[in-house]
Amino acid sequence: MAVRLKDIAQDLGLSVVTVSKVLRDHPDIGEETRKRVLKRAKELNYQPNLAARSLITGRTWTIGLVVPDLLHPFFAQIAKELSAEVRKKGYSLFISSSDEDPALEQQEIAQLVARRVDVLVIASSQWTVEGFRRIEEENIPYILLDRQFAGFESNFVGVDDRAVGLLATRHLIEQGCRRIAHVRGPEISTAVGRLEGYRQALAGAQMTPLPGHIVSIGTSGDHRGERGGYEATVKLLSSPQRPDGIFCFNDPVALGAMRALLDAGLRIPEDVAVVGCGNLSYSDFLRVPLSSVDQGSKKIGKAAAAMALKLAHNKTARRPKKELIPPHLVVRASSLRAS
Amino acid sequence: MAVRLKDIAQDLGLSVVTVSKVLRDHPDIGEETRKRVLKRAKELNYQPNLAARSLITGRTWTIGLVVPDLLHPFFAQIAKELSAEVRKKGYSLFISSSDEDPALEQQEIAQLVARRVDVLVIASSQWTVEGFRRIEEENIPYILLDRQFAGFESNFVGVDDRAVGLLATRHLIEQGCRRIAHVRGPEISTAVGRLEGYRQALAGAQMTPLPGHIVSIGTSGDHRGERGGYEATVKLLSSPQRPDGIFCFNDPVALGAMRALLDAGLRIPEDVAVVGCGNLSYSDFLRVPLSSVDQGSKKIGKAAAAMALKLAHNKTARRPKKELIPPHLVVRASSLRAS
DNA sequence: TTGAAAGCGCTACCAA
DNA sequence: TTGGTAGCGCTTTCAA
Repeated sequence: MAVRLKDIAQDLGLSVVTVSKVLRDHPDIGEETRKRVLKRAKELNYQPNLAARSLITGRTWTIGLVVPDLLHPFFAQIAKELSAEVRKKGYSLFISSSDEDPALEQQEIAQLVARRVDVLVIASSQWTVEGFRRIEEENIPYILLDRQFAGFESNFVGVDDRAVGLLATRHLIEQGCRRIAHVRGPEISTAVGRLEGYRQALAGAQMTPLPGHIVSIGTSGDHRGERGGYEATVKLLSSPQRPDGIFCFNDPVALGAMRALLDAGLRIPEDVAVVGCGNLSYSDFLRVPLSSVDQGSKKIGKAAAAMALKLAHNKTARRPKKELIPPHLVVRASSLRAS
Repeated sequence: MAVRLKDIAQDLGLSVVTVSKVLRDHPDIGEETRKRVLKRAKELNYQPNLAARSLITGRTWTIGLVVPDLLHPFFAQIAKELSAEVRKKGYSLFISSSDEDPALEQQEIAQLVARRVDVLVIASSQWTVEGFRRIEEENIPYILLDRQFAGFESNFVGVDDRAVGLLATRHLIEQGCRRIAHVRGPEISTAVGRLEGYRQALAGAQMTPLPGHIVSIGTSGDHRGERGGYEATVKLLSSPQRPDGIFCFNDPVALGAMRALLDAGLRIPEDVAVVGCGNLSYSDFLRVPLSSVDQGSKKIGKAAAAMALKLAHNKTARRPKKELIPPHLVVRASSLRAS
């Protein structure tokens, strides 16, 4: 059914090799021949069989992306950007969503490894780095996205999480908050980094977190996000010294926090100011528009694409490279106190 | 580097064919041999070279998905669901985002066709059906998603858009609205269907749209979504008979509409009730929680996956099949009037 | 139950 | 400048 090199070669009385060379812009081909081949190829709408090509070259011109949740705008944005960037260079992108399940993630990675993708980009939900060693064994270059692992050397692209915590907390301090709490995320690098930034900002202003002012959202799926933020904030409100500012691990958590505050009859930002992270769309349309630290997901996507393309071409392994994207703060009503 | 059938065969003193048969669960293989092969394959962590397999079988075990915008939660949800469902059957999903650009979409489709994906799933931004004929020429089965084309026979999975318009408009009528306007979308099947449903609901209540009560959002990228909704609503408000209910093409448009209403000093829903479509996340946290028609994107994803898998297996072309998912209304404050 | 031979469509290598 | 030969890793067919 499909047109092959052989068909073109026979039509033109040439060898398969010659046709192949023309179509790959090989230099030593006569001008006349080249034109005839190109013409016929276009007429027949020739498409090379990529499977056959891969079999020889060992390259598939595909890149694999694994994210915890494609529905999350942060990852969707990255996926979109990555797909667009690599497409320009002739790569196609496999995307899969692991649902924050480490076991499922492993399966997906295994499948992509079996497909011999040229590069793997992973926003991982793992607790250990065992799985990555497997990828290394297969000699497939990979990039960790967003989340990294302490003491583990690897290519990495993500936001500077410490800077996220710093930006958010300094802003709350500047707005006059004096009892700033933090609703932190689970034990992954992003949450740890943001917590560090929070502490550092407080220290810089000769402050320390008050007792009970660092609470964690639950770890079960249900308790993540909005509900986790709600429950954590209820806890915060029962602490002896009520916070007057809260930096939340991310925006869904911040939404939950705001709901808890409003339910408790408190005003935002007059009684308690709130800052989230992620800068999700429609933040402007919320009951109280939410201040948030933007992670620059577009930039992360572009940076990951550039790194992936580089890795795809340099087959020789080199030193892992880390790229930290600087975040920026978007101030809205939830933290803007009249000064 | 990678383990091949040959390696296992040599290790065990068997032929490549025998090993191949074991690993594909071929029946006529001795129990003893089978066990030895499976054991060794596991030890070596054997992964078949899918390119080689495709070369012979003509199947790639890949499916291609093209959407206008991966960032849109509706499409992200579908992509996520589709990826998860087909993965279970051993397929991987190529995803690309066309940015609502018909030319770009054509390029992406061409790339996926060149990769010989087994099935193509497309939420198209085209104005014509020319591009699809090309896919048919290549004998690749495809499914249109969300948007279809009048008078063009093809596989289709999407929401019942007429039902969307009916549900939303009937609800507004039940809430006591008597001057119901519609902010419609561009000239694609979804917008046309919703408009029809709107008209039908009004007709069913012996009502007709008042003059100037059907306005369209702009077509340029900038005017889509929120901004388009804002400007369209400003126009609506200047019409001689001010509407007391608005059914908006989708949720971003509805957000714009609500902003315009609030800016004009009107109350929602007391003065004007609003219903959108899409039921985007966080609708509950908006300044005025937005009533919206849910398109059942999860169901659409599952249905598309089921259809794609069926097409991948039935290589014989059959009659195109259309699958309409019934929508449902989620009522929130923006349309709930005290009765 | 096992395996030898052929070949999928293409590219790498080397000879003409 | 052109092309013959070999072979990528696998499956299909058919004979032993």
